[in-house]
Amino acid sequence: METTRTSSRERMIRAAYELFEQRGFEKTTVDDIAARAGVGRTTFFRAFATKEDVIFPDHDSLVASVRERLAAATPSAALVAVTEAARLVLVHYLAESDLARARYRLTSNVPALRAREISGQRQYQRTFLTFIRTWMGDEPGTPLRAELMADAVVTAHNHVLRQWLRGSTTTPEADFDTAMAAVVELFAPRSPASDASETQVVLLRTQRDLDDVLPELKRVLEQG
Amino acid sequence: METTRTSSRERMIRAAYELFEQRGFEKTTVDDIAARAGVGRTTFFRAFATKEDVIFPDHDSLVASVRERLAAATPSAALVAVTEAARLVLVHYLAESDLARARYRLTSNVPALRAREISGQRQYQRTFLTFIRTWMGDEPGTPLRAELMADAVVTAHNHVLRQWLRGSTTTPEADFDTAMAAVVELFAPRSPASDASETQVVLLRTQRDLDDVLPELKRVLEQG
DNA sequence: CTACCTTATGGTACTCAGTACCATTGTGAT
DNA sequence: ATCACAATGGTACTGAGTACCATAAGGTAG
Repeated sequence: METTRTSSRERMIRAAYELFEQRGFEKTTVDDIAARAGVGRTTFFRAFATKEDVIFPDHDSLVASVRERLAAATPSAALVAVTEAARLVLVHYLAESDLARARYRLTSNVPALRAREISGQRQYQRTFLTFIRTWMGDEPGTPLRAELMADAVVTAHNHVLRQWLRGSTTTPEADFDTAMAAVVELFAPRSPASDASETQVVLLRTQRDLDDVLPELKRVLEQG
Repeated sequence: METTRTSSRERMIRAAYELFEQRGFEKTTVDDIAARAGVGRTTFFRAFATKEDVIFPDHDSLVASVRERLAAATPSAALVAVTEAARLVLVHYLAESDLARARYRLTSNVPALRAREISGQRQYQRTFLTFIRTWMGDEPGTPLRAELMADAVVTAHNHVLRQWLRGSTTTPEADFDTAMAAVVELFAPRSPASDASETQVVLLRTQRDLDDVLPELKRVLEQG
């Protein structure tokens, strides 16, 4: 019965996409989808928890494959693992092509679907985060840094994917490489202070008066 | 009638929080909330579009104030504006204290509310993004960089806020300063190997305008 | 072949969020 | 007093999601 189940599921997905694009998401009821797929309403909700979920059919499996890829990583190759895990998602969407573009059209126009997509992306972020967290230690400052990095990976991926979905690029994988390179470079350790030729001062303050701060600033600058 | 409207709204918010914490979000119906607040069901949906929205009562106004703060920014003080705009949100939550913690408890346990919160955060990200985009030019590579930066600002804010909500820190504003400093430093231009004696100063301040401060700063630097 | 078990499925009935519409009340201005 | 207007409450409806039960299909052990 595996074949029947898969085929039912596929039919429901196809029916949903067609109806959503024709009548719009809100104007389409679950009954409509089920009827067009030739199944009962109950069957729909067994396959998809919500009406929105039918738009992201293999989201869970994708997240799972990312998690597996990360789990299989050597600590020394952590950055490679992150990149390759993210690429996994990208190539999946590239393979879907038409379906991915249809989904993009829908999520662009339907707030409910957009919201769903965003919380889906958050799952990727969480997945990367837990990996990056354990990879980095937990010295002070790193928890935030890990979060920033996890965000950056997901954002970079989405950025490239979105450009491809819009038709703004025909070389998404190459773009992905450069985007990920930018991310990695962003988090690469700064050139050490041992190099005396340069000085960077980052000063963030609110309450204290400027005259209060200037001596400190001057002192720091003189060190460099 | 302004007083009555506000008071109705406040009562509904209070009633909702109480009921959600007692019975849980799903077990509480909108009728329950309306009844406890002493209003009709219709009144509830006039004040809040969805049952989830009552948990984030001043979200829209907060986003608006962020947008206004950013709109009032001088290009030269863009980083200051971003920091201060984010701080606006932080201090709002700090002032709410108990309510913010109750909200945190709810969003931590109720997936629907968590999802709502996330798409709310996305609105902040969008707001910062459009500002940062126009601030940076559109040379190749900057669109992604702008996205990364907008994400980083929101994430840094959330990171600090979350730690305060958990009770992990008692100095959230100071933590916010260092977190934002980390973000700014992350995106600070790399020191090119070309210029041997280079100095970068990033100064972020709240009260006075940066243009006000710059001459003084310049004078000090030349002295040092 | 039969009894049995599992699995996918369909149907029915229910709760409740959200919408549309209409009636009422209170308040201020003229 | 009357008119205008904003806020409110009530009623009825659609549709998502849940719970429960009944049935059919297929496989397996006896």
